[in-house]
Amino acid sequence: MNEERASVEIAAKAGYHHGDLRSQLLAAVRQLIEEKGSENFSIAEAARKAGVSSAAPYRHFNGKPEILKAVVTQAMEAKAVEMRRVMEPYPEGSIERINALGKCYIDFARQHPGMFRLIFGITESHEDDEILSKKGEQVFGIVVEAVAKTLGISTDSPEAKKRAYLLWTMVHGHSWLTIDGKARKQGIEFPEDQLLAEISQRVLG
Amino acid sequence: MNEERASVEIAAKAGYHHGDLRSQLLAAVRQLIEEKGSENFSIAEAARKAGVSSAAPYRHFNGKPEILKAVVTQAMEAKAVEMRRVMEPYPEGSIERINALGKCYIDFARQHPGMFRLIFGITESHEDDEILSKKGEQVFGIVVEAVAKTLGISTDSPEAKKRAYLLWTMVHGHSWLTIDGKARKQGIEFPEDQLLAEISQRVLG
DNA sequence: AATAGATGTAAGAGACGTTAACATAATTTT
DNA sequence: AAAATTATGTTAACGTCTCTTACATCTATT
Repeated sequence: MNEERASVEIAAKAGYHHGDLRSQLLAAVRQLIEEKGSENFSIAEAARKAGVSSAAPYRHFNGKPEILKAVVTQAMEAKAVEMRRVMEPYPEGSIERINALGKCYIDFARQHPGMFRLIFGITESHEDDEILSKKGEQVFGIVVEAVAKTLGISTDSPEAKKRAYLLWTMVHGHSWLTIDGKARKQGIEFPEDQLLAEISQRVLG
Repeated sequence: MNEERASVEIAAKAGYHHGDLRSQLLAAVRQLIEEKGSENFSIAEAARKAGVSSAAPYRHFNGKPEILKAVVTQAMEAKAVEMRRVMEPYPEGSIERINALGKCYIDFARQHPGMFRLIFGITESHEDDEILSKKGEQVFGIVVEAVAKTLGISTDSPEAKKRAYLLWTMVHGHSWLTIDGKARKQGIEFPEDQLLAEISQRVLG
């Protein structure tokens, strides 16, 4: 997640025309998504930000959807990596591991609400995209594995999948409601750690 | 200004230029949202569908966001009405009532995925809109009340809110994952009725 | 009937996505 | 090293979108 290139100048090798346009475009898009919201940003502005003409992006991508797909793919990778990282400190099969996973998922949504919205908004037009599906499976796979270990059952068992899915629905739902401000507006105010603990206890206990 | 214009459904009077443009625009938008997806439709096309120029909508709305807000408000009203309707047959305080509510929520998402996406996508730019917040509270209020009745506690108690919120997160999350096709793709295949029953049992039991 | 307000149209500004025609930098082939 | 090729930019332009302005017309009120 902390892969940000501090300055545009450094990144641009300035050797080839631009040198690093592809990744800088993705970075610009990432930034604009959070600044302007996942629906109100333009490729044209990302190009401006990268210091190129509005037609330049089309030398690297076949269109806006493909650019978004690339950004989303990056983000999902980062998310999967982060999830693996945060659960590491806790022993295999422990409930703390599950809770850390949930917290990581929700933190991602809170820290990158525009990206979160894009990830699950983009599904609308890329429902059958292989790459995105793969990334999604990876994330879910992490949860299934942790759940299976906690319950002491096989990763392949339907029960593990079911429990993992139940966890996922709650964490995913809470993530949405959080970035939508619904939780706050409905006067839900108990601490999130407690909420997560209650969720995992109810689903796995 | 009273924008309610009571009972718009009296059909186009056809006396005045168009007569019923406002509500027909909303209908056209509703249709386009499902046809083209919640992000790929235009007011211009809705105007075409209604048989007017692309400038006409701006006599009735102050811009695209306001149109979307109107459409979303309508939809949330309809959803609240529907939720009250489906739980009616079941006795107050019964778990069946809770399950019917959940099923209704998910059915709405499945039947109007574009609208569902719009409702929770629009929050991005209307987070502090009073009207939308009110509608949201209405829906949540229905759940809180049913939960409180089931648990035999006061509607105002934090516990009722908490349990209702837990239910909401799961149902909301499952709705999202369903329209995103994630459940299907992850090989989650147990029947939804069973899933809902398990959710309510775990949260309220 | 006269007037004012409501509701439509046409024309157009400004932004965007995208493509086409063209220019030059970098790489590969000869 | 020169030539050919490929990669990556630019400018100009098309069609579409949102939204505004100027104007026309319909309806209701006085």
